[in-house]
Amino acid sequence: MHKDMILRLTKYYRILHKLKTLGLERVFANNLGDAVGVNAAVVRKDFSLLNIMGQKRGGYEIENLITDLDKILGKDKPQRAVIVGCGRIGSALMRYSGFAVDGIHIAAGFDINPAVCEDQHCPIPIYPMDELERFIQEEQIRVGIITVPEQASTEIFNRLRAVGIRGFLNFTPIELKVSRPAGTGAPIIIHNVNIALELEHIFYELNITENSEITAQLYGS
Amino acid sequence: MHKDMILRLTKYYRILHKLKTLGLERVFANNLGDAVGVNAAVVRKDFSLLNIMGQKRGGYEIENLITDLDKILGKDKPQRAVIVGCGRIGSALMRYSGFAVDGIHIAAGFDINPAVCEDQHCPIPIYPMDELERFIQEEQIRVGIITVPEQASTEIFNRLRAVGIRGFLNFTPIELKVSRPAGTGAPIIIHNVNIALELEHIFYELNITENSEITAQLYGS
DNA sequence: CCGAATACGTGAAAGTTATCACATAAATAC
DNA sequence: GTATTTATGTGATAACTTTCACGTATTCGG
Repeated sequence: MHKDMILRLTKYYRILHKLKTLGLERVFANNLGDAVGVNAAVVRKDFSLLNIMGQKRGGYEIENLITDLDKILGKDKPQRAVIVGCGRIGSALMRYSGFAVDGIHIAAGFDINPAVCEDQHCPIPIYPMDELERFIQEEQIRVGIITVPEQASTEIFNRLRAVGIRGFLNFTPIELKVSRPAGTGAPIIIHNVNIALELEHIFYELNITENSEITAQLYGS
Repeated sequence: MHKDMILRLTKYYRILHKLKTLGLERVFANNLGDAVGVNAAVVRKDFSLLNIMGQKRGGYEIENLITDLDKILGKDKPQRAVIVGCGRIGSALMRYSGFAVDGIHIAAGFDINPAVCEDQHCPIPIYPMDELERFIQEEQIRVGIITVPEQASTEIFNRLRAVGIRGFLNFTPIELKVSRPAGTGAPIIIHNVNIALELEHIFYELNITENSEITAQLYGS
């Protein structure tokens, strides 16, 4: 499947909501293309593949488009997740207000350190680690955010998998992955967010644009 | 150019350091491929394109490989960045210990709120916003991490650009981008990290594997 | 009611990236 | 010293994505 298409869909979705609040009713492939940074043909093709049809001249109706994307993106169901590891990053995510606007709800946080469980005015409960399995099963959570220290990552990953978590957002520098080949059993979705890696990437790109030796090597001698 | 190659290089680089600390001296394309999750041929081709040669049977010498990647990834120069916006996420990043091991140094943080500037035992100084330009110019910083609220993102982006920042790591949900076409003047590198988007992506993928209607639409009727 | 303009829908072409497969060199075994 | 094994190096191939380009339906003007 078109790997980046899902990402584009979520971006369209956001733009559409913003356009809607501005009072617009229709949107053209060119508008969405500009906003997301892709060619208009990509937008049309994306929708075409999803059997989303516009009007031959009037573009796409924002309201309908949002409804369709709601269904495709799974927004009609509750989108709940837990955060495991309430250190710096975990705590910051728990208090991040951006999730709510996207319909994502952090159901709870977990940490080995009971001190953080006593947290001041945090609206989301933080439980000790031994309640992890019970909570996830009772609440039927399927997505987990891993913000534990590096050395604990695979252990937490396995615990979460064992209790039915199937979607992972991993902030540890360890690249989590499933060993068995895709297609066997229920699929596991893992996204690794590695901030240091992103920064390195940026430094590299800056470096390459200034270093003609390397540039020559890469962009054709 | 091979878009994902840079990302792979940084991943190789990490693995290599870990293998080195374990006492290994050589590594095979298959090792790196397994660790990074790609085919061994990709690894060989990556190195081949960079004119990095191994031994015909003995694999690659880790020490040499690291040295080569050091140069290619720009690790021989100091990798310094500033953080603009010291809220939840910004503060968490400032105290993140993972940067140091990758040779990245956060030179300073900036915030409109003087209160956070009085921060307790934070090893990195936090300055008020009006010192932004002076500091960046004096210290010759070229990479900025934007962790301000959404509505301030483009303003900060422009200020940073004006003062010579050329690499951006953007954590606001606004997708920053340069208007003028690539190739004009010094290139600007922007990486957008959108955590909510990543989560949405996961929910979508989980959804699609359970929703046969949509699956059928996408994976061939 | 007809022609011009517009923007979608989509098959085909172009471009890009990953995979395969085999020649090649080095080390090991006998 | 020769045969065998191993893992690289790379041209060719395959798979995938994006872009192009043109047919088509719809709206608007007169």
